Amino acid sequence: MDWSIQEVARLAGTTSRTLRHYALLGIVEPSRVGANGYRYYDEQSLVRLQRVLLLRELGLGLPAIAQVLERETDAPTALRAHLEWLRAEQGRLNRQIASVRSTIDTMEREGELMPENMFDGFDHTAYEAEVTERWGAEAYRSGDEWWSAKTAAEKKEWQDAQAGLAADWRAAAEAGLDPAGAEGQVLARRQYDWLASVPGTPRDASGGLAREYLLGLGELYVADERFAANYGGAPGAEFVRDALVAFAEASL
Amino acid sequence: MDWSIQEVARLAGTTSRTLRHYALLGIVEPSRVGANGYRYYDEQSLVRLQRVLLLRELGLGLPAIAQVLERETDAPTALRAHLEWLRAEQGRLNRQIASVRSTIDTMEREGELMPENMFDGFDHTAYEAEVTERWGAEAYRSGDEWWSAKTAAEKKEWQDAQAGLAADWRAAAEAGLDPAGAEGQVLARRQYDWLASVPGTPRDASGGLAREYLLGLGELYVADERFAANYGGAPGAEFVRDALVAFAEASL
DNA sequence: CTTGACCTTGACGTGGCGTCAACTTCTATC
DNA sequence: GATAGAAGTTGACGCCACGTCAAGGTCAAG
Repeated sequence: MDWSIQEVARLAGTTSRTLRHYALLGIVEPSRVGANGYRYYDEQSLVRLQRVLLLRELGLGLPAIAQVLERETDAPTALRAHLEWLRAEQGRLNRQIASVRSTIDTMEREGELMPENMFDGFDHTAYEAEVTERWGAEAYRSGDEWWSAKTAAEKKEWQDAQAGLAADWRAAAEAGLDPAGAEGQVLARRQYDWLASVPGTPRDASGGLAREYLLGLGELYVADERFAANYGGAPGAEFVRDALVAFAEASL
Repeated sequence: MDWSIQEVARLAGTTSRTLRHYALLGIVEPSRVGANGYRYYDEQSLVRLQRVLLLRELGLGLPAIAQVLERETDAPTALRAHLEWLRAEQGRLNRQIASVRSTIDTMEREGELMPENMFDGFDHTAYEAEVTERWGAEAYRSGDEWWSAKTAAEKKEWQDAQAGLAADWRAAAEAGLDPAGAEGQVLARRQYDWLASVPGTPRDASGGLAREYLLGLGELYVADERFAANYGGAPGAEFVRDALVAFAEASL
């Protein structure tokens, strides 16, 4: 006693296309194939199909389902692994919803929300590649959250502080001072403290700013003309880098 | 002043592949293309890219983003629509997680959880195609929830009641009684009450079981040999159907 | 014999890129 | 100026679970 593909599809609440797909993947094969190529299913294959559809409704992927059916894995184990992934998705979704809502709010308060100006002192997006590459996604994300959480006014205040520091760097560089000298080291410490005030920046074991991170930023200022512009161009950026290098050697 | 594709990718925290993809879709085009085919981006296109990446992080699709950039839609509107979809996804995920958990529990209590036997008196999965087609997804879902929420013991009890009714139907049919007679009508009312005890079954305006639903089930019993088997095969099923028709005409 | 329902295989589309592949171009070094 | 290596290009497949034509063969009923 068997049924045609269409009958099985209607009984199981699915489509004939799906049944052919499962047959192609070897997940549920027809019990019999007529000389004309027609597929016929018996009760056993129907039960198998029911199991597949059950697991599918729970969101399991077909390869995982195939494994379960082949007894390489038992269902609860597979489902528990699946549950992990579902929870991760849930977290991601919740965060994304929060982001979208706050973005809508911000846009309505401040107009079309230009993305933060790329070179506004500390742009996390621009940093992302470098930061995540060297320090992991976690560091970038917490830094970005910190920055995103600021109000526009707070951001401006922070940027102004940054602009003041940059102006001092420029002045020192243009005065032809020694990066390793007293003035340069004072500025380097201010830069260090300034960077250290940002939560999420990479730290060393004792909680201080990671040495590599500080040096990396120095190189970045030199390598990227847009950052260099903050410090009066290439010569200024080199001055900053050299001062940071000296500072790192002397104090870290 | 412009940058190569690789530089832009690193600055924006994305990849050159993505930039080419966006150029292909016309979402972010390079400001200049060299005679050698190389792409170069200026600050303006960078800003545009920033906006795109911002919206992408929020989960917007590229077509939607393109619309926003072309000013056919403003960002908050697009984001609100997107938020709807995100919430729907969230609901789906939450339900799925609940299902997975309860399935794991059930499996651990009762072994590998054969999917409910397809013909165990009232299989919702087998019904799904018909039920949703005629009565909408809502009816199916609430009926299924009701069934799924039962414990194994409750299910068995319910099935036993069903089996008793079916046995009575068989006896009546085999005795050659008149479907429209007193016996048949008593059984029809029992069947009616039994079906009406299931929350989510289709109702008419006065809250009674929908006439069409009852008649549809009668036809189903006849049309499907597996259901018919419950009532003693085709003759029994026809008896049930006829009794239900008479009952509907007399009492509904 | 026709009609129409049902079956077959084959192949493209979905979303947003990742990832080769095969080839050209630029840049730096010897 | 030869050469290596980094960076650029286009083209095309892969992912995931099917939906959706397309083109044509099969079967039961009238």
